[in-house]
Amino acid sequence: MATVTANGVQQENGFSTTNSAGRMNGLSIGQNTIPMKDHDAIKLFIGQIPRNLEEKDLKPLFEEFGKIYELTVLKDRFTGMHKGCAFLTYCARESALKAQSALHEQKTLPGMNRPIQVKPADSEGRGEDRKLFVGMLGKQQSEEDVRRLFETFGQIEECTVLRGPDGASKGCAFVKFSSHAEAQAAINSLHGGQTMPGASSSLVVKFADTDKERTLRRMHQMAGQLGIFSPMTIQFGAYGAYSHAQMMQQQAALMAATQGSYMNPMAAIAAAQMQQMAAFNVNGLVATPMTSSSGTSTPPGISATSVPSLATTIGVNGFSTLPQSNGQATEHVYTNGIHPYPAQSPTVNDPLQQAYAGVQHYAAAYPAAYAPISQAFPQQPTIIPQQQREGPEGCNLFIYHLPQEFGDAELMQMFLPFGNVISAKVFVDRATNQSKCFGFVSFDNPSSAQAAIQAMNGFQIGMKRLKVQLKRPKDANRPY
DNA sequence: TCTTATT
Repeated sequence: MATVTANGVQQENGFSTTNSAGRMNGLSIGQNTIPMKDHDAIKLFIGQIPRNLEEKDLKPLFEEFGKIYELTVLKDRFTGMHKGCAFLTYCARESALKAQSALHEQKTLPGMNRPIQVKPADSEGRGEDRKLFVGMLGKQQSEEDVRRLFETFGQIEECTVLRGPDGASKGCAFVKFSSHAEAQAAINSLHGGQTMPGASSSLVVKFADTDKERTLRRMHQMAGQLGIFSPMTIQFGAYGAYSHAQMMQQQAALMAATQGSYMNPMAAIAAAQMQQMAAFNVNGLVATPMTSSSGTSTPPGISATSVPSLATTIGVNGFSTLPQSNGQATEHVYTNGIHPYPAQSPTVNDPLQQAYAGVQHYAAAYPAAYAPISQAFPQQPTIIPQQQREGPEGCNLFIYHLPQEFGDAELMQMFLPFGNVISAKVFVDRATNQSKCFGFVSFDNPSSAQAAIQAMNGFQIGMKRLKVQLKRPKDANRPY
């Protein structure tokens, strides 16, 4: 086997399996040696491993640097799927250091686009509190440019410019310092201080998202893709309506809930992540039954136990944070110490579950593959507005940026939680029968309309944010 | 403008 070099540093040949104190690793009893590891051994995280490589395949590569105490390929707890990474502990601390310097980012395993990662696992020490996110970089700034910008503040352990598949910079980077204080110093000096060529505003330097924040963001994204109206979406999508303090309070509640052991909507979404391809048809529509009353049906590939009534959970628990029909919407929600995810079973008669009928209808546009499911429940109660009616002045809303797939029923369902919807109409192109992605909703009282604006204006669905405002009176002369 | 994963 060839000598591996890293960063131009020649590795010594013939690695010893003794630790830094010269002690042999392993307790010899007769013929057998029970593996022992240094008390200060380092658990390494190995990334960018091809998913077809198992422990036995990886062992030779890493044994090069010393005796392996433990090597575990990470698998998904439910599906057993190879996660493309592993944990590795050498008996000797020194072996870990050697392996890291020889392999980290130094070679690319077959089939991978990025070089192998070999570094101390997150569990080995403080992780994110010294890692910075740098935004608003110029698109042409390289790792080296970023490094130069930050090197005066301390020891940089990692510096990565984020790039798209084509290698083009995304205009942001991660910079990891060896200490929190160094990172903080960089923030203090650099954040907002200068505008890079080609950037649209001044440099952003802040601590990178924690795992939790990242998870939240992804779930939020997913909820958006699913067209699900989760409290996350409300929280982040309609934040114009809320104060910062309220946001933080809400976020804390969500964090706590997310850590709970019972299945909550966010966990359900996470669980659904692995199944999402199975749950989507080509149009990106959800193919999962949306109410527990239809819970006897499970689409192919969806396990009712591993993804326990995803939408139902969200429908009941998620929407319960929404205001009912009253004009004190936000105050009501936030002063009562909401319980976003009560560990309760959904009840069939819950009106909030009904509120999802429209979304269900939206989701029920199954492809041929799921036709049997939709046919199994042809009588799903769907509220269909009898005729277009306008409410009194101040009760009529104009809604723009609706999903293309939304029809009258979905529009109505979306606004039912805020009061009595007397009419909901999506405008349709007469020639193509396609939605024009805007519509009108009328309530029977102005405070419902206001509550709906408060909660739903800016509500994110997929890539779009709803625009919800009072409809102009008829006599106004500007057409839309 | 938050990566490719962290039991």
